[in-house]
Amino acid sequence: MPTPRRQAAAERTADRLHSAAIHLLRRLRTEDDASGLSAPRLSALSVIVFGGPLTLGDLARREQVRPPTITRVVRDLEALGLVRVGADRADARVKRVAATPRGVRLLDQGRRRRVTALAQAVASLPSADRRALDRAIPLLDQVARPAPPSPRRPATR
Amino acid sequence: MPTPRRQAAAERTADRLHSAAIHLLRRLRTEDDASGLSAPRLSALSVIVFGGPLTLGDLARREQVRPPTITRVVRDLEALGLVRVGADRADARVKRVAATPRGVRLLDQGRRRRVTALAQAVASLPSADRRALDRAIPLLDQVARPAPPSPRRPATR
DNA sequence: AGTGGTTCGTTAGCTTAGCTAACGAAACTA
DNA sequence: TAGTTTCGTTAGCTAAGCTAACGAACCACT
Repeated sequence: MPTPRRQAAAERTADRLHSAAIHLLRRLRTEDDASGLSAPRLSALSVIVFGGPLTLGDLARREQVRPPTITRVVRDLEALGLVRVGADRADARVKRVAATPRGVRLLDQGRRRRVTALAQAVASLPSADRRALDRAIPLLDQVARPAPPSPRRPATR
Repeated sequence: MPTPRRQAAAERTADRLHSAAIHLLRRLRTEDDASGLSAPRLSALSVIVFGGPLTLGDLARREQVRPPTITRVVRDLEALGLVRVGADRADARVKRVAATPRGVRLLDQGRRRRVTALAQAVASLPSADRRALDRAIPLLDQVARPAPPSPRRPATR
């Protein structure tokens, strides 16, 4: 495929992918209400559960959010008994945050609810389509990964 | 594939799909800053541009948001010269909102920016992978579509 | 032609979640 | 040990969501 046409095709793919991702998440978001947690709290809890004990700063970076925001989210999650905050034994400036069993349980239930709605739709596809979907997922992740240091243009922002 | 295993496989697919969609949009969102519009405004503008002249209530439903929220978003977009609000000639209660040429232009530039970032990533994939991605997109859309006449209660919120 | 309910959008006022600026305590470095 | 950097917090602002309450217009039905 010659390069210009390839570029044009990639843009069409990207456009449709963008739209599909929006619709997918919009659909899933409706399931979140049942968790009783707001989206930012749920998202932070998820990072804490899977990321192990984390520094607040690390969490802020993972959530793409500023430190004061994380301070508050963690405070609230702690008040709900979903995470536990402790001191780091090596560095007295930092705090470590980890999920409590209750936090793990709640997250898992919520995730299962979201995913179940989606899983029903997936299960109803013909098996060839399910395979096609499975194959595409690693590609989605790859495409979503922040661009590696491209030699051409400096990263915006 | 026996049904229980098929169900389990569908849940794994759904889980990974969910995570991939989140990462994809998180990545794209960073491009939005350049538009100068916040995400909710951009999203509403997009619906207005593609949805033609719309009632405020319709817009609220499309955006999955309550009427007062839409009132404010539209007021702000109008103040920015991106949309125009007019009376309905048949029903004096309703208002119709449509995009101005400037609104259309701004949206299109923003969309192009988002998609271009993604398109570069897509273009860098081997061609077999690009084909796999292309094949999966209609499936994504299908899976994202709200479930048909299942006994689903109307979305809260 | 009213009258009573329904629908559309707005106003008022609250909450949540993001931000910047400023700061104190701890750690590092020269 | 003195200056600088890093980590997290506090204070205070803004954006964007919500509910409750309401007025104006429409509709249905005598």
